[in-house]
Amino acid sequence: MKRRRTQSQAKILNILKSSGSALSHEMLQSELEAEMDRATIYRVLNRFYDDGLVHKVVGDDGIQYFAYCAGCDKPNNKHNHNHFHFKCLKCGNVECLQDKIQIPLPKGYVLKDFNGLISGYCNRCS
Amino acid sequence: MKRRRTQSQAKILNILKSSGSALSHEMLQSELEAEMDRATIYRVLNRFYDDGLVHKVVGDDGIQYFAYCAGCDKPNNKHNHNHFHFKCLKCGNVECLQDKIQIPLPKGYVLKDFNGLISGYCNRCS
DNA sequence: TTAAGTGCAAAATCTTTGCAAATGT
DNA sequence: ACATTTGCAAAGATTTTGCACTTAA
Repeated sequence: MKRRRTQSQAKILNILKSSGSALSHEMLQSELEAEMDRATIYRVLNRFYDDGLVHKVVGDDGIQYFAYCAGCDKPNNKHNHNHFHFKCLKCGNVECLQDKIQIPLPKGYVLKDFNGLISGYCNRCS
Repeated sequence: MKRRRTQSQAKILNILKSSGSALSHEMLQSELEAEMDRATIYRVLNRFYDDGLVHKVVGDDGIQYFAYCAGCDKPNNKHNHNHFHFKCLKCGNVECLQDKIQIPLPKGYVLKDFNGLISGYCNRCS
């Protein structure tokens, strides 16, 4: 399945890149001011995720946040997820924490994916 | 608001305790074989969570998993969450990993909650 | 041209809520 | 007795899907 360069994808990727934080569908939609369909946004985001272009973090609220993270290593052209994300309970901002972490895994266990979200108050809100 | 000892709560707590892993609403419901209402299960689980009796972990799928974790420290009678959970992509089991972890947080940030889920294959399925 | 992407509407999934009836203390 | 809990049904919220139309290559 060959990917095409569409306006929708370009717009969403630009927003993610310039934002620097992890955005939910809702946040993206308000940035886009309803110039794009709900379903398209979801489809583009999932495409980005499948292609390893962005992270997906799922919050305690069950909501998906997507982030283009410039600081990430990308072995095999995939984002890796060996770091935490932080969600501010006041301003709602979701960001990548840069510290790489060591994921502990018992013998015989195989890691496929990692979702680590810390909730609290960021330095601007605490 | 004083809590009462009801059958529903006792049943659910028993299942959680004897299971040893983190259960979703769906898993609980099938254990209960429809002898309890959907809403009641959710309400009991949230009550347990509010009271610090159980963990809540939210999966990459956005689904809530609840666990009674005997090995947990419980300062202030609250479960603490300084460990990861592991979800097997094959058998679906969700368990607490016992390794305590250090949560890295930049200066000025305040931790409130932590949700860490590793996905992969467990030792029985890998 | 033609497969990939989009818009629209509808469905699917998980979770919460309002209210009357039942239950624990 | 009376506040808490339950069952039922309905609503909410987020995400996915089917299908016809559009668009990039």
